Amino acid sequence: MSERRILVTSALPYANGPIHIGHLVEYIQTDIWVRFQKLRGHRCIYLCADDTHGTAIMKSARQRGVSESDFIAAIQSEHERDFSGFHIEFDNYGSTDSPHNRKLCEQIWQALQEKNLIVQRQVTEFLDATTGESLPDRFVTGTCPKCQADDQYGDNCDKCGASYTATDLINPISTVSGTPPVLGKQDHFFVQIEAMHAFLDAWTQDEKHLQVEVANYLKGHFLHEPLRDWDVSRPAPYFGFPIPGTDENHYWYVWFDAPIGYMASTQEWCDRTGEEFDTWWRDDQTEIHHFIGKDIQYFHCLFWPAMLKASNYSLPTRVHIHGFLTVGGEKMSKSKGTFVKASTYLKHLDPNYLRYYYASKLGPHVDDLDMNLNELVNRVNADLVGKFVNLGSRTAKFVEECGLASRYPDDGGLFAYAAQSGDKIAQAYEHGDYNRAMRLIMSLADRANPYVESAEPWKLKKDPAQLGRLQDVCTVALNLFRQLAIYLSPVLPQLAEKVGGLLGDPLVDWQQAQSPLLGTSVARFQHMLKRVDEKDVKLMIEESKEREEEGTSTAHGTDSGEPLLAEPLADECTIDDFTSVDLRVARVIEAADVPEANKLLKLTLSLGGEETRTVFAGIKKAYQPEALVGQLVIMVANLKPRKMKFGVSEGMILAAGLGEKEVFMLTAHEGASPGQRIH
RNA sequence: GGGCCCGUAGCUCAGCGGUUAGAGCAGGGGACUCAUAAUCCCUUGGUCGGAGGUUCGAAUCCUUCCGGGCCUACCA
Repeated sequence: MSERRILVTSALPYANGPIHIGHLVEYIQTDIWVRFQKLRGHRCIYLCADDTHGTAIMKSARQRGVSESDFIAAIQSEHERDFSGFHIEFDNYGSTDSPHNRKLCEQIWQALQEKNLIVQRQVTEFLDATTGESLPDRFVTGTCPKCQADDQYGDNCDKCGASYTATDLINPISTVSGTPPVLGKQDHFFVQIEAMHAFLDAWTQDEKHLQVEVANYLKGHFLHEPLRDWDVSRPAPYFGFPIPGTDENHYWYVWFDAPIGYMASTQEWCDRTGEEFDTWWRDDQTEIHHFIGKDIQYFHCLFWPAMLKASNYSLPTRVHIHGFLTVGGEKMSKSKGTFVKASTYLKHLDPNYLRYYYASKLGPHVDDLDMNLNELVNRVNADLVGKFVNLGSRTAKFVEECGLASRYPDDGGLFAYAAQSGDKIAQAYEHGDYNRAMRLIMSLADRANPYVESAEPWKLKKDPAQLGRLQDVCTVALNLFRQLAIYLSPVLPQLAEKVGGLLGDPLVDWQQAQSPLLGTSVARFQHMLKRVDEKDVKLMIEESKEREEEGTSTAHGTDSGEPLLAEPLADECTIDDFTSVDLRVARVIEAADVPEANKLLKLTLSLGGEETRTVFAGIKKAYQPEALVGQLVIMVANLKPRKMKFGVSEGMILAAGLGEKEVFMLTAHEGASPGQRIH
């Protein structure tokens, strides 16, 4: 087997939220493939990075009142922690917001310009009125022009399914600031990808590069007609890299610099290891494999090859495309608790379960993967614990004293058969047909357990004359166990390590499955994998539900960002501005309904001593008058009195909320006295 | 509206032109006790979504219908 040089990537996770079990389908799938290649003795590196640019990141950072850099740094460390929690091992994990990436973007941009592929053209689009940034369709909401449903996104309507452009919305609102957006004409830069149509036709229709269904999709949707120019710029302000020569008025659209992040991550790795960048991106002998989800085929199978081709880099050898994760046949749902974050999973369950379960479901096609929690429990317990781990745990202790025999005994051809199966299993891994690989491996385990059963080592150990036979039987069983561990090690590296430890010989090479291990000592058997407890699965689902009720989950808290969006922070004020408002603690001494009014209660507030104020407060729908008497509230005491229909209001009390029944008064904790000022 | 994928035992799937359609799990019966109530043996269970067609022969190829999923709808 000649050594291959293989560069592998997974899609860059967007630095706008936590990793969840849907993401993990891809990272686990890729990690298994990479570990398999390494085990086979190939030169293989696995690269990834956080995807950090774009409007969504700006918005999220702003919502939390932190800089974009701080925001993406915090998310990235969470991502890396989650990945390592699932034994996903990158050779380098970078960020698209890196100097290397910027440099590569500039270089590729220049190459595109030199090939005359870039044009500049005006685009009419919505801009946020307060920041001037351009608004993607998903960042504008309003009333559907067709069915009048409120609160619909700018691309299509959830209610009636109509699609339109954001400018068609009635009463559009920017979700960035909560204000109506303004129409603006902006210069954008476009890549004239049609110039590469013939190349893309040929490249995408080659079965070596893409799955057939993907090639069909691209042909049917895009390549059957002239390709439209690709809009790759956004006007400032934008969190990303400025396009050279535009005085920082234009930035690259996040999808321009994201895939280049694969290269930037490679460059970082090269810097660290002393490798040559061009060996990996400009050498025909190097294979480049991208693993992505079907949602981003378009970028990876059209634009990306075009960019690489135009700038003289190697093209992807293959783009491996997978489907989405569903749970119980449905999309992941926050309210049903099936939108499980990686970190939540790890609190309750062992990562090995998910790695094996996904492996047992993944095939080489774009089909969606349906996760059934009962099935996960069954399969892990039956296959991993019952068949695989059990093989070691039922025989190892019989040979703790004497170790493995020095000559391999007759096993009726079991070892040889499993050794022979290695090629078939390897082929299944190679083609991404993990589910086939798992079936093949488990069928080997199904042959090994009956062997132990019929050899009855537990009887042999009782007869001193049979100790040699006992050692032989266990030598066979443990060698079969070891073969399984080698075959499973791309999926379950942690278990492979434990098996290596048990037998005093680390499992590092696929070929180790070809010859039995003999004459070594056997360590005391230690528990390798706990059975899945259904209760833990339920707890995980419950926790995932609770998170949702508290609001949109984020890296920094679980409260929703909606209130701030609905009412953005006011302009800065000085301490003097603040002190000009005199806030006082007041006790409600009388509270009366105003029958003619819809919203008002008439309150008499005491500021201590003889001082009282009459205040009309719009809290009728939220509070019963009698419940208020005696409470300590906060009032604006120096507010200019205002004549109202029902009398003069001499101040106002403080409350938060959406209005109507959703009104929540501020009260002072007991111990404060009426008349005290709020500082 | 267009496109793609899927529909085989209760569940997850294999088989993709050729002997009476298979596996694992679940169900039923038995055995064993070394092992994480694990394991082993036996066993129930399918007119391969429906209908046409091609063929000596179809779960397997073609057409069509039904059901499910996903992606799109002059946006990427």
